Amino acid sequence: MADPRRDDRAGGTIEPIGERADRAPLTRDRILRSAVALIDAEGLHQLSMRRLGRELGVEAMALYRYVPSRSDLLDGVVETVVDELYADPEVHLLPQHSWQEYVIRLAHGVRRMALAHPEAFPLVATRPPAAPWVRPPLRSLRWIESFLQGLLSQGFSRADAVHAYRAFSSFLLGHLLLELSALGVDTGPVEEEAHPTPGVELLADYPLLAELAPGLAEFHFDAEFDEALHNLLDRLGPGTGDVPTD
Amino acid sequence: MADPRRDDRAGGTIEPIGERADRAPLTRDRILRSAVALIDAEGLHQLSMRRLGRELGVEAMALYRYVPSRSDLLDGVVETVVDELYADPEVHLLPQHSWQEYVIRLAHGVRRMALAHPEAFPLVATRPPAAPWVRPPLRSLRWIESFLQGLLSQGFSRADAVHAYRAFSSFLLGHLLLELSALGVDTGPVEEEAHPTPGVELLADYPLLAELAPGLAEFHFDAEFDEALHNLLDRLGPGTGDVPTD
DNA sequence: ACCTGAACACCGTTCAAGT
DNA sequence: ACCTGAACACCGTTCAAGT
Repeated sequence: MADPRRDDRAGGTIEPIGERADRAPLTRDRILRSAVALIDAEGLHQLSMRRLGRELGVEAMALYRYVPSRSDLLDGVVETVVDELYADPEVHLLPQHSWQEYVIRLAHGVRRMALAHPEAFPLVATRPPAAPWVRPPLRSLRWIESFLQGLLSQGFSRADAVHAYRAFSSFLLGHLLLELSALGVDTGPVEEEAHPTPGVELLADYPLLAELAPGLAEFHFDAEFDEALHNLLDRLGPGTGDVPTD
Repeated sequence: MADPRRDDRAGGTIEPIGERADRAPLTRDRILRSAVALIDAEGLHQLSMRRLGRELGVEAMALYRYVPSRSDLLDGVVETVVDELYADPEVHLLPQHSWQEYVIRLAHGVRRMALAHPEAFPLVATRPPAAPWVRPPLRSLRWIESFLQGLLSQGFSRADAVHAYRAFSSFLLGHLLLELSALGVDTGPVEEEAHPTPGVELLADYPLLAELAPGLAEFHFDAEFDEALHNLLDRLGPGTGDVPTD
């Protein structure tokens, strides 16, 4: 709403009318945010350097000043999404009360993150981690550190804490990828149309499936997630470690 | 070792020397087997229509007579890999003794399949299933049918069998993807070099991680897999279902 | 019937050149 | 300093044309 007459004097360098409003300077952060937004809006398969450049009003080549490669871009997207966990008021960096409450809050936070970015979460779950012992989806060193620290502060031995980290990771990975898969998200290396025909005609040869299909089709992901999470909590805890860590 | 003199008579149609030995006629099955071999040998990211054509001594366009699209090719790869389960002598289509033994054999069979095709398994785990209630990695209708049938034959109610199918799926998905991820397989949508620097220098800010890194780096996937599998078996079984399926 | 050549609309990435 | 144009070596896919 700036008064246009301010630049009306002869010879004044007038802001070109055709210029895009989002002509903010290019930064790595702006690029990553734009990439996440593009993935959320149009799916991972729409994210190309050229398309992202277009989204930012710039040629693709300009991005290379801030992002060394497409692969680095994807790593940055993962980091950006995972960092949202720090902003989740329901999730605490360290236990406030019991370790169970801490783990439950963290699990639900990661699930919210997955459901908020269903097209990006597969990247969080599957990009090669920085080190082999970093296990998705809790893949930032800072989170791993505070997860382990948090359990130690609640009386876990080092071995028990490591064991819990492993079990918690595979619990989250399995449940969340299955949930997204059922939502029709392509969690895999290539993008494609969603579920084709539910295949009622294919069920002719499978009488039991034909009978159970309605029950199988009912989703109870909330309940399943909480049930499995509580089963997990029951078998973790101080003094339950049985896998050596030396 | 065939005697070459058999075709030495004048005027005989001699096999052109320059012809490739693998000049077998193109078929869908040959294409799919070649695709699996290429993925196993060079990674998923090397599988392109053009590269696969070259592998088969043919132009990429020729493949389209047998495979409607690259996406269909990937679905075919998944099917080809999953079908290996039928050829695994350790895995039975239906329980021979207890349901526990049946599930254990099946779980280890799927794990062998994942480890035999580490670069292809992510496709098995993550390609959008034919119907939303088909849960990877046990994703063929025939396997789902016999899994459910097998549990019913061992006294499971329909609800318990469905519950077991869901829990078994997320167990396999979580554990096997984590195991492959630790092996440095890119389980995700883009191919890349393996683990970069193990990041010892990055650990400066994370004293607990620095201390526990050696323990974290120790892999006990066999033990972890079996431990989690037995925990799963303990909470399944007839009469334990608590998620409605109607 | 089966395969190819040429073409189209894309990719990621580089580098010299423009401002 | 920051961005672009042109170029290179790729993609998936189509279609008319060759044999």
